[in-house]
Amino acid sequence: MRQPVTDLRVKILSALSDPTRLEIVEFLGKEERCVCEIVPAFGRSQSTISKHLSILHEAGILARRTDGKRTLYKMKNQNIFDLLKAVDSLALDQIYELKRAEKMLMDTVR
Amino acid sequence: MRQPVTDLRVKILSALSDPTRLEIVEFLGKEERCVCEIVPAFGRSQSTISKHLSILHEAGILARRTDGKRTLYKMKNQNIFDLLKAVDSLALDQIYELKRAEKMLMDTVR
DNA sequence: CCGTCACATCGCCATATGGCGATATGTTTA
DNA sequence: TAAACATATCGCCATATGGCGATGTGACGG
Repeated sequence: MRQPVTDLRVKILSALSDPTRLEIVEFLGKEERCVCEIVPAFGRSQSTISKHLSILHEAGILARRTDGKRTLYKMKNQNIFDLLKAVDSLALDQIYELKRAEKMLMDTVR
Repeated sequence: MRQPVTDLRVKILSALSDPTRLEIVEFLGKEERCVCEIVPAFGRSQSTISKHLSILHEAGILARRTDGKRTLYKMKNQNIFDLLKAVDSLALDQIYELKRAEKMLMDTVR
C-alpha cells in the first residue's frame, strides 16, 4: 500500500505539471478571479479551462467560492509560489549549465 | 510561442509527478547507485525502471555515469529536496485542514 | 415562468504515459 | 571469440490526459 502522503504529493505535482495550469496559477497570483475573467485570458475553450480549474481545485491548490451566478477562484496558499521558485531555481541551473557547455564547445572550436 | 522556461518547469514537474519516480529520488538521496541496485528495490521490471531513470535524467534531475558495465545514477542537484519539502508543506497543510474539518464535524455531532 | 448568463459536466477523439517481455548494445570474463 | 552481465531500447497494450463542442444546471432578470 502506498503512503497517502506520496499520493498527495503526486496529486499536487501532477496538477502543476501542465503549461496551461501553471499559467493559470501565475495569472491568479494574489487575486481572486471569476472563470469569466480567466477564460478569455487563455486561448482555450471554456470547458477546457473549467476542467483545469477543477484539477487545481481538487489538488488543493485553488479555493473556489461562488457569488451569484459567478464562480470565483483564488490561490488557497501562496506557498505554491515557493514551490515554483524552487522549480525555477533548478531550471535556471540547467540553463546556466547549457550555456556553459555551449561556451566550452565554442572555445574548443576556436 | 511558449516561453522556454515554462517548458523546462513542466518537464521537471512532470518528471516528479509519478510515484515510482518520486520514490527513486528518495531512494537515491545523496548516494550514487547503479541500476542493478535500484531495480530490485522496486517491484517493477528492469525496463520500466530504466525508462523512469531516463525520464529523470532527461529532466536534468539525475546525473548518469558509466563505470565498466554498470550505469550509475545520482541526484544532480540536492536542491530537488527543497522542492519536495515545499510540496510536503502544502500537502501537510491540506492534511491539517482535513483533520480540522473532521474535528468540526465531530463537534457538530456531539 | 422563461430566457439568459456563468459555469460544470458529458461524450468523444487524438495523443501521451506507464507497464511489460523481447531484443539490441556494449562490457567484462572465461 | 563466446558466454554472461548490465543496461537501454523497441513494440505492444491498457489506461490517462488534454482538447473540443454539446448539453446540463443553477442563479438572475424581465
